This record gives sequence, C-alpha cells and structure tokens, in this order.
Amino acid sequence: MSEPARIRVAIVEDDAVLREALAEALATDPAMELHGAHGTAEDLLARHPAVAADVVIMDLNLPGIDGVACTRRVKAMWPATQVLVCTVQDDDDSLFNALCAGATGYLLKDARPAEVVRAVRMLHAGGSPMGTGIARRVLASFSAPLRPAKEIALLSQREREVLERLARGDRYKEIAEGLHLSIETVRTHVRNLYHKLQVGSRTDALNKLYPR
Amino acid sequence: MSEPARIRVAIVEDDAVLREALAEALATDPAMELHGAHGTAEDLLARHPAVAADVVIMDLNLPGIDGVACTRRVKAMWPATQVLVCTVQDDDDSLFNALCAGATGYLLKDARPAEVVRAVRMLHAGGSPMGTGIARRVLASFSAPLRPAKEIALLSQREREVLERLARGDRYKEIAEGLHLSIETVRTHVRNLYHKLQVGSRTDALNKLYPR
DNA sequence: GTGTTTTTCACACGAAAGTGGTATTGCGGC
DNA sequence: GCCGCAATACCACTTTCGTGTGAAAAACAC
Repeated sequence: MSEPARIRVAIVEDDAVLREALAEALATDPAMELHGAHGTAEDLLARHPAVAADVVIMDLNLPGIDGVACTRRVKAMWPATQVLVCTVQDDDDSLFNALCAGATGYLLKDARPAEVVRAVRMLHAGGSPMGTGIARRVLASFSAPLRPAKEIALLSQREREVLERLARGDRYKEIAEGLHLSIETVRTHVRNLYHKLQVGSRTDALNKLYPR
Repeated sequence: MSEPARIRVAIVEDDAVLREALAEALATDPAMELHGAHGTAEDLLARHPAVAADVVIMDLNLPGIDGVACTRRVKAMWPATQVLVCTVQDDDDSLFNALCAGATGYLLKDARPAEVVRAVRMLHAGGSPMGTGIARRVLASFSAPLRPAKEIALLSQREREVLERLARGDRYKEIAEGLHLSIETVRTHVRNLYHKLQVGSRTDALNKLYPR
C-alpha cells in the first residue's frame, strides 16, 4: 500500500511548552499522525466518541479531571486505545492507580520527546514501554506481601485454624466437626479471636485480615 | 579500583546445551562471573547459604523442584538475589506464578544468549528485563476485571447496594438505616440475592463474588 | 515450683441472621 | 390491559451467631 495506516496519537498535557515539544516530535515521524493536543482531560473527553485515537499520551497532574480518571474514561469510551502515561509523578500510588485505570505504558517526564515517540511505537506494536525502575517496581509488586495483617500474629494456632474455616463460610457446627471439637469450644475460640482482633462479627474479622 | 565487583551469576537450566551456551556467553563479558551452572533446582539449593549469587538465571521447566518453587526458595534464602526467569513457558500461569515467587525478570527462550547477558546487566542495575509481550501482559493484569463475577449481573440495583453493605459487615439494621429501608425489606433483598447467587450465608456470598 | 497462656468444654441468653409465605406499588414490555 | 420484575413491607419461625460466666487439663515461661 502507498499509505500504511498511521498511528493516530492524541496528547493530554497541561504544560503548553511540553505539549508543543511532543507534537513536534510526533510530526517528525511519518508513521505518526497527531490526533489532537489537549490541555485538559475534559478537552479530550469532549471529542466525538466515534473518532478514536490509537494512542493517548497522558499527563497525570492535570487541572480538573486528573490523568488517572481520564485514563479510566478513555478506556471505557475507546477500549482499543492505548494510554501512555507520561508524568513527573513517580510514586507507587500514581503508578498503580494509572495501571489499574488501564494505562499500558508509563514514562517519567525525564524522557526526551524522541523517547516518547519510540514508546508510542512500542505501545502500538503490542509492547509496554516503561522506565527500568518502573518495571522493577511493577514486578516487585507481585511478590509483595499482600497480607501484612499483623493482627494475625496475636492469634494462637488453634484460633488461626478456626479463623480459616470462618473465612470459608463454615458454620460453627461444621468447624467443630472438621476440627473434632465441640461446638462450645469453637464458640470460645471465635469469641477469643474476635476479642484479639477487636471485631464483633465474622465479616468484620475477614475484612480486617483479608482486605479485598 | 583495579577490580570492580563483578556480577556473580548462577544458572539453573536442565538442558546441557543451552546451559553451556549461556555459560559461554557470560564468560565473554568481563563484568560477569559464573557462579555455578546447575542442571537442577536441587543443585542450586544445596549451595552454601552464605555464598549468594547476585543473579540467578532460572529455567521453569525443571525435573524435581520446578523453577517457580526454586525461585521462591532462592528469594527466601538470599533475599537480595535477583531471579531472571528464562523459559519456553509463555502462559499467564507460569508468568504470574514466577513473579509472585519473586522473579524480577522474565525472558522467553527465543532470546539469544547475548540478550540474556544484557538482561542480567539490566537486572543487576535495578531494572526488570522482559519481552515486550510479557510487559504488556503484566501491565494489562492490573486493569483486568478483578471481579469477573458474572453472577453479579443477576442482581438488581437495590440488591447490589445491599450486597455492598453486607460486604462491609453492616448488620441488617444498619443497612436499613443507611438505605432508608425497613429491616424487613433488607431481609427480603438479602433472601432474594442469596437465592440468585445460590448461597445460604453472607460469607458464602462474599466468597463467591469476591474471591480473595 | 508458680503463674500464664492455650486448649478444651459447658450452660444460658439475647441478638442477629436466614427462611417461609404474603402483599402492595410502580414501571416497562408485549 | 396484562404479565413480569423490582422494590417495598410485614409476620412468624428456626437456626446461627455473639457474649457472659465458669472451669479444668495441658503446655509453657520464669
């Protein structure tokens, strides 16, 4: 074909200087097509739903609707559009909120425009560009102890076994049978572990120990 | 210094040919020091605990203890050691199990030895090498619907609101007050939603809809 | 040893939760 | 209009849960 489909790239960046720099960098790449450079999330979201960009370069720190919320709404409106976050925020909250919102790339603002353009290519090709440090934090998050729940240390062995079955939804009677105890003993364990956890019901205990 | 600390790299790979190829590639890099090439997880784990490698190149498909279990034990024994998975398995299960076990790099076996060596450098420098497709799957996992729970679609709007409060641990009385209903209405909603979900208790419902 | 914690069990009571049936209102579809 | 569903509400009843009190044997700490 004489005209291979170009990558349609939209920009959401409140800093006009940076926005222009990005737009220029995109313009130098014949495979890219600037599909709108917006100063606010609202501007992007006001676009006609039928006209989707392939990639949105998204700043996080925006006036009004922030980049995370904007990402969420972009993915809701145009599920096939890829969002490349490009921000100064390099805290874990911003990172993981953005990823949960649907971003599939995450660059820090120290990336030069040329790198951003390269990232757009990678993103469009099915990759997920991110800085090395970012990647490490993402991977490390999988092995992070999901349950720091310290209170569990307060419980005795038997209480933990009872708790486990409480979590499964077993009734006292079933717990008693499963652990070869009398129901009264189960009651006692439950009472004591509730007290140690400072809760007053099964659901409270589970929410405290295994927050969803 | 005349001798900058070299990166100590251990290998766990049951295919002797590939193992040797990796060892050779490492030998060509002056910044690396081969710290043992093992054919099984057991061989690596039998090493003296005081002698840690900086990086372990880990195959997943191993006889005996598999690569995921080995990774877990490596991280338990030598927390500072970085594990670079290098495998033919590119299914999500292998990937995420390895990451949860503590791997901070994931390459597919189509990577040439030179690329593996580059990945070792990156890993040791605080990065997380992985193929582009891998990265995308990892990032996409964050925005994956954590609650595929289809049954929730069966519930009416009001039932969902009641369920939400059941999940929080509210008592019927509190739910009634919060939603400006009578307790009897709350009972009705609970009864109906339990029936739709095919469960018989609050905990069952939560376990069904929000598996931990 | 003595004292504390853990584990076991019992009785009793009130508060929730779960289950059955029934009924009225309102809304949207055929 | 009629049917079905959602939402509201009440009554009655059983079961389960949460809690107070008491107690005894075993394990563990000092």
